[in-house]
Amino acid sequence: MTTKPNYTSALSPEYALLGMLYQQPAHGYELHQRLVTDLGQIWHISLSQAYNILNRLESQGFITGNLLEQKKLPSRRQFHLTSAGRERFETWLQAPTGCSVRAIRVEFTTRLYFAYLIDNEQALNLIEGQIAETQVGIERLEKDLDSTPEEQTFNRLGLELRVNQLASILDWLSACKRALGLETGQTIISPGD
Amino acid sequence: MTTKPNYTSALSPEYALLGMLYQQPAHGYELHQRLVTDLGQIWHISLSQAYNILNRLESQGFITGNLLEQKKLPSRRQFHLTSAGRERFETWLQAPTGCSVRAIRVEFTTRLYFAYLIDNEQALNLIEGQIAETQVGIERLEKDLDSTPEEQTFNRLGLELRVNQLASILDWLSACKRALGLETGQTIISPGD
DNA sequence: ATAGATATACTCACTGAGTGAGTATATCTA
DNA sequence: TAGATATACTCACTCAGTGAGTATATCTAT
Repeated sequence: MTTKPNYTSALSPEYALLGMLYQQPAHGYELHQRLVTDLGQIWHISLSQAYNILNRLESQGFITGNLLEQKKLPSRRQFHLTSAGRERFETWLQAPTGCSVRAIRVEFTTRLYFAYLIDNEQALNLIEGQIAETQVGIERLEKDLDSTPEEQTFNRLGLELRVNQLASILDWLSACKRALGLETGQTIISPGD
Repeated sequence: MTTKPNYTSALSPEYALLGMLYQQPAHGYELHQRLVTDLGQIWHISLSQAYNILNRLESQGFITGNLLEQKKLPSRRQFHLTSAGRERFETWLQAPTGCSVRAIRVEFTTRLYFAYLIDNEQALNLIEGQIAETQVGIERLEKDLDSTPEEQTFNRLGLELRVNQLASILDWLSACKRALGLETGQTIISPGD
């Protein structure tokens, strides 16, 4: 009966903001700054957009803010997660990332960022899971490609591009393991290297 | 003094719709269908979204619609381009595509679709131009990567992924030439193949 | 024969993405 | 001491995208 689909897929930096508040309470300006410095290459978000999201999250009951007066500078609203917000973030962190290029670049990377803050094990699981998901995604696209007639040149080209992209994501996922020092030792390393 | 930035970058299938009307007048339902059949792997658009865009294009003066009565089925609005709309489409078709993964997958492919309908020469130019653009894009990202400190692991990972993606786009652009039969003969083809 | 699915052809009302300008004060810099 | 930059937001807007609703006609299987 619920009209609200209760999304767990990330539309916007919503979960990134929740995640930062999961670590510690903060105010809007500060959250925006952290987003820019830590994940600026992943999310390109304006200050007002950050406030938009925070306002929505508050009206949805995932965060609450209390006003802190400051002597000189304008007073600021310190936000913290409600229990609903904490649950929402935790659920999202476990959820699988959809198999689109953008979802992986943006949402998966964000998930990885927070998982890695929590512990290495979880980060590794996330990567392994995504590798499996991506392989499935490639197979599905290849099946689509097979069933798309030759005449539909541009649909075929679109599909081919996405296959290429997912293949290069597989490489990148391995690179992620290396970059985060999460090698499982199952890969063969040439002794000369 | 103009407040309106007069976008030439595609936000939405707006230009795809303009392009189809550039070929011949049509009504909304039909345009949506053509979009699904011809470019369904590129644009995923609902019927109401198509109407949203058509309504906006009309209110902006790029298209006009006149009501056609039908005996049995509901009457429909036949849209056609105004001269402003024709100009808008032509300008867009010539414009360079931004160097983001999504822009190339979606906007470039759409441009290529229409350019190819017009003539092969134009399609080839488009591809060559995009190859050059993409190479520039890769270099820019690599420079960004160089100037991103080691500690910013996730920003670096984000950039690395984008470099990978653009590299695989280069391969794909060559594949486009082949798929459309636009080989320049400058590539070396092994006689055995 | 008729009930139900599917196709034609839209409209409406909504939430959410994203921007740009505006407000007000404090500190740093040339 | 004038102007740029940083802190900390608010407001009002346009566009993206969805889902349900409307109304009729034709096809399909029992």
